[in-house]
Parts: sequence; structure tokens; C-alpha cells
Amino acid sequence: MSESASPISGNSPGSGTGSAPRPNPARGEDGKSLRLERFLPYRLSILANRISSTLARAYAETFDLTIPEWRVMAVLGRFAPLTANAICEATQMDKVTVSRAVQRLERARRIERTTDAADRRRVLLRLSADGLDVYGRIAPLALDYEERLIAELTPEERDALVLLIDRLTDMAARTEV
Amino acid sequence: MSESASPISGNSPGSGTGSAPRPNPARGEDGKSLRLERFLPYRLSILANRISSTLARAYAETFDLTIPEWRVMAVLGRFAPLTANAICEATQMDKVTVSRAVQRLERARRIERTTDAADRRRVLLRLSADGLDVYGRIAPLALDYEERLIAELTPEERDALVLLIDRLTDMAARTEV
DNA sequence: ACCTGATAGTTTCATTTGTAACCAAGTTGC
DNA sequence: GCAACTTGGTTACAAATGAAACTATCAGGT
Repeated sequence: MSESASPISGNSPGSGTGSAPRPNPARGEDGKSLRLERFLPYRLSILANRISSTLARAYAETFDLTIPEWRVMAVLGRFAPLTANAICEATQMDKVTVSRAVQRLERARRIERTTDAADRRRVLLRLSADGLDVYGRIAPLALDYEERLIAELTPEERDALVLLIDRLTDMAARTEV
Repeated sequence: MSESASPISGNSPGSGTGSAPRPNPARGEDGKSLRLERFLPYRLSILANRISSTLARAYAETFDLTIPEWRVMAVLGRFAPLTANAICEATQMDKVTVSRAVQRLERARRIERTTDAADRRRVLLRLSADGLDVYGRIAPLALDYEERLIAELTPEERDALVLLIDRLTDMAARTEV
């Protein structure tokens, strides 16, 4: 479905009352009016959610994995062992989310935990043999999906995309409303 | 806080057990390995969430508004009256979300509803005088925030950004995992 | 008119999520 | 050596979310 059409599509609802939807300028101080469909935070949200939910569906159907679980596996697939805290930093998820993802993964025997002998508050996590196997099957799928998403972009555009995302992410961290 | 540092920061957790976190290649079929911090869906999600939650906090504190409510107001601020259905299309939110946002907005006397005489299933929605006032105060804030987010981008980069987002959004709609 | 099926919107219920409170282990200062 | 604080992680509770069921209205065929 190609939903990139005009946000106010076909059906004009006000026909009964005689007042068709008429644009209401309501401009900002600089004369720019707010159009949701061009508003950067809105667009980014739509884009990110679309991609995330596509991935979430695929992970759930094929591997019974949520996105947080997948992220935990992804970092454990590359760096092991890690503490829950390190996973928080690596995935930018808060500790409750990580804790729950770890719990489920453990129950599914996809990761193993050992208490750190040197600091018994810490829990060292790593993929189990089974988890590693799952990881080995998901990672290529994910990379392939990513590749197809940007398939139509030229190498220059891909570079620009990465750079723009980085700069915006940085700005977003420093910018308040 | 500048979280754009290495995902596996400072503390090396495995010191107690003697096994430091060592990279585990686990490459895809084309030899590319999966690094979460470079994975496009992950990055987009981080970026969009950061921006959305900044906005959500501001809206909630200043106007007692959620993001869905704000979106409803944003489209009603420009096009009125609209049916709930039209709002769904315009905001890309599902009808349950819209229904609830409308309910809260109505309770807060920020929008008014009239049943469409020609089709009594339909509810025509528009901002109340109060809602219009709130809209008039939020819209400039939102636009200003957006402007500051992209303040460091050149005009060319801004154009590129918009174009890239559009193309990716389009691709995301057509691409399955 | 009346049955069937579609459409507009709401409600219900189960799941997810996030904030805050919590416990347990470690560190510091006296 | 012990009170006070910090840190790592889990639990509890409340709010947000979404899929599916539901109500009300309309449209079409007989």
C-alpha cells in the first residue's frame, strides 16, 4: 500500500453540513505554517515505526523474539560476556527493558548468566549455543533487509543518510523544545 | 549527555572472570557483520524516539497533551471539519488511538463534535475556540524546535534529508524482511 | 419493507511499557 | 567495623497500546 498520498484523501466529509474542510493557515511567527505531513519529528516517527514494526513482526513470527530481545542478542552476539548495565549502554534501552528481555531469553535458553565473582551484584551474560545459532540465522536476515531498504540509494546517498542521522541524533540530544 | 560514544563504553565487565568481551564476528553471507550501532533500523529508532520523547515531555508539561492528541489537533488546526476516519488517514494512527485522543480532547473542551446529518455514523470534528488558541501556541513551538534540530544543516542537506526520508518511507512500505 | 454485508466509531481485554519503589552487594568515611 | 551512600538489577503498579469484538448506521439486492 502506497500511503504517501495526500493526508486528506478522497472523501470530503463535510458534505452534509455544507462546510467542506478549508485550510486554516495558523502560521508560526516566522510565517511558516505547520503541516503535520512535513513535520520532521512526525515523518521520522512514521518511518522508524514502519521499519520497526516490519522487523518486529518478522522476528516474532520466525523466532518468537521481541525487538528488545533481538537487540540484546545482537550485542551479545558481538561482545560477550556483558553485564546488564553494559547492554543498557550498548542498546540505549533502559534497565527495566533489558532486565525483562534477558529474563525471557534466559527462559528460552538463548542466553546464560553467571554471577560475577568479583562483584556479586553483577550478572555476566552470554549467548548459549542455541542462542548463538539463532543469532547466526537472524543477523543475515536483518542485514539483508537493511540492504534492500537502501537498495535504491546511490553510495553517495547512503553516506549522506548515515551522516545526517548521526548529526540529527546528536542535535536531538542537545536540543530542548 | 552525549551518548554517541562507543556502545561498549568504559567499564570492562569481565575482569573478574578473566574473559574480556571479545568481538564475535558472526558475519552475514556477504561477509558483512552486524553491528547494532550501525544498523539503520536501530539508528532510526533511536533518533525518532529521542525526538518524540522530547516533544512528548514538552507537550505534556506545558499543555497536558499526548502525541496522538497533538497530532489530532495539528490536522484539525489546518483542516476542519474532519471525520475520525479522515484523521486516521492524515495522521497514520489507527482508529482506536484516534478515538481515544478525540475523547480526551473533547473532555478538555479543545475540540467539538457534531454528528454528520447526512450520515449519522460520522462524527465531524473541529477545534473549539479554546483548542484553536492552544493550537496557535503549540504550532510555533513545534516549528521552532524543528528548526533548531536542523539548524546546523545546510539548505542542500535539508533538501537531501527530506528526500531521503521520503524515499525510505516509500521503500519501507514495499519491503518485507 | 427486510435481510445481508459494509462502514464509522467505541469498548473490552490482554500485553507492553515506563516510573518509581525496592532489595542486595559493594564502597566510603569516621 | 558500622552507618550512610552508591551501584546493579528486579519487582510492582499504573498508564499506554493494539487486536478483536461490539454497536450503530447505511447501502444494496430481493
